[in-house]
Amino acid sequence: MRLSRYFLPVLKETPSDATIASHRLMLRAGMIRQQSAGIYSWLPLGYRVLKNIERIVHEEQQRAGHIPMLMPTLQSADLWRESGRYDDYGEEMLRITDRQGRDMLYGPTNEEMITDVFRSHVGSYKDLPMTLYQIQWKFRDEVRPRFGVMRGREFLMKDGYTFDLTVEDGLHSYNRHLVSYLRTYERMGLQAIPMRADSGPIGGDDTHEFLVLAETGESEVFYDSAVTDIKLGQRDIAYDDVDQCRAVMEEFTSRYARTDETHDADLFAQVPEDRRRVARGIEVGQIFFFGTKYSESMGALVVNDKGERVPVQMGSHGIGVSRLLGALIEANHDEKGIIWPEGVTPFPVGIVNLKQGDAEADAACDALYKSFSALGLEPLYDDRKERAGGKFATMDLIGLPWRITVGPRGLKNGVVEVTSRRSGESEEMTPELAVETIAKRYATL
RNA sequence: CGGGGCGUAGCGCAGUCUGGUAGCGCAUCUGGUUUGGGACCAGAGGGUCGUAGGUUCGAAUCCUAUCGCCCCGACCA
Repeated sequence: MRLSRYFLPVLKETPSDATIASHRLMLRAGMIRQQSAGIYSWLPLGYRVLKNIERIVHEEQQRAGHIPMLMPTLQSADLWRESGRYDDYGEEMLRITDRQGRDMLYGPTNEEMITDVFRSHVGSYKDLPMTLYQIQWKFRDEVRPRFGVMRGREFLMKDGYTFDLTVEDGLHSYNRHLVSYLRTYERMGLQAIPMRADSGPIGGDDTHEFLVLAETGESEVFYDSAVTDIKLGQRDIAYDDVDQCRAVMEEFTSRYARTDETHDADLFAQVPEDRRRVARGIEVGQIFFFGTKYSESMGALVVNDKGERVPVQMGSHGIGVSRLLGALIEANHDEKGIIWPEGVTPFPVGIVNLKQGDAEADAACDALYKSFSALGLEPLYDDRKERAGGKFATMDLIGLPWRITVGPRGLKNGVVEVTSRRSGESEEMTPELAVETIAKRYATL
């Protein structure tokens, strides 16, 4: 993409509404525009990152054997009356009446609807286990939206639902989700720690929240610092392997790690003192196993191998897709701007032409652009007639992991400059080696 | 939902107390000089001052109502 033809409305000044880094930087980098309290337009740069995160979530869900689908944002109130949540959910649910006077709502979550889909089409244990998921916009009418996309009212969320015949199978689905979530966050360059949590209005006994440690996090968290040393890494996961999934779950959840909702001071005191940590975290996902809570009230029954009709065992699982942008920036920025992890960056590399209009510089930039494009890596090429300082400041602000600086001075010696946004270190090399070096970084993602 | 605050050009703000027909910086556009970390000079465009009533010869400014937004807290993914 040539910057001269792109839509990237960066701001030099900080909008006064934004108080935390991610919100401020998303506005300044021209990623979002607020349209209403807690409701945002996703401008092209923000949209690219959102789509990257969405893609990673899709890939990891399907790797774990989960089936994508899509349900509407608007739901009939009748479904929610069946489960009893229409009255329970409270003012956070946005209620709408259509022209026929029917009660509708903008879905804050989809347990009722998925249960309806399931009960209408699935009747036998032979169809189980089954996991359906979607990535769809949700709405929760927060009393006080804040922190940009981290606590908006409209938000994009992956919500998945598991259906199993037995509790044991349901628990395997739970563990499988936990593992797939670990992998999803790691691919984005984020460490999200599973913590024992409170189930809230979803219900159920087994639930973990995934938290990204950040000073601006909304939740107070208590943990054994040893949990931050555990990584999933490149290990092979067989998602149908009950023992392996359970082992990984235990590995990641056996150390003390809880939010303030479930914090137990006595248990925490047993953690060696030098490893006890009290910090803040941003919740980026949560998994639940709630058994028959919805299947009983809504009649989602399957016939088992003895011919008996039994309520199906269910769980639900969420990843806050739009919120992840905020969490990623909170965890990856400096005073100059965002520092995208390579897994989610809107563009893999930025090309800065220091002398637009200079035949050699232009040609060198065009050649780099073509080389990257041929490798499937689309650069953001700053071909504006701007001064060097302005171009650098823009690149630093939008946080592309790699920058190639092309100017007459270097070209005289046959080199360009490759700069890492994260370390700030620069290295001169030939354009060919620059392409090779950067391409190598993305080859393993 | 309690407490506080703010709505004036795309962004950041002054002007409101003390009424006289709107201004500054950045951004944008034109011309010129510049050009390896947010240049300089000259010029230009852009605002029914959130909205609706009222007071007044005259309202961004005073009064009333209303809408929107932000911050702290409670709440929440």
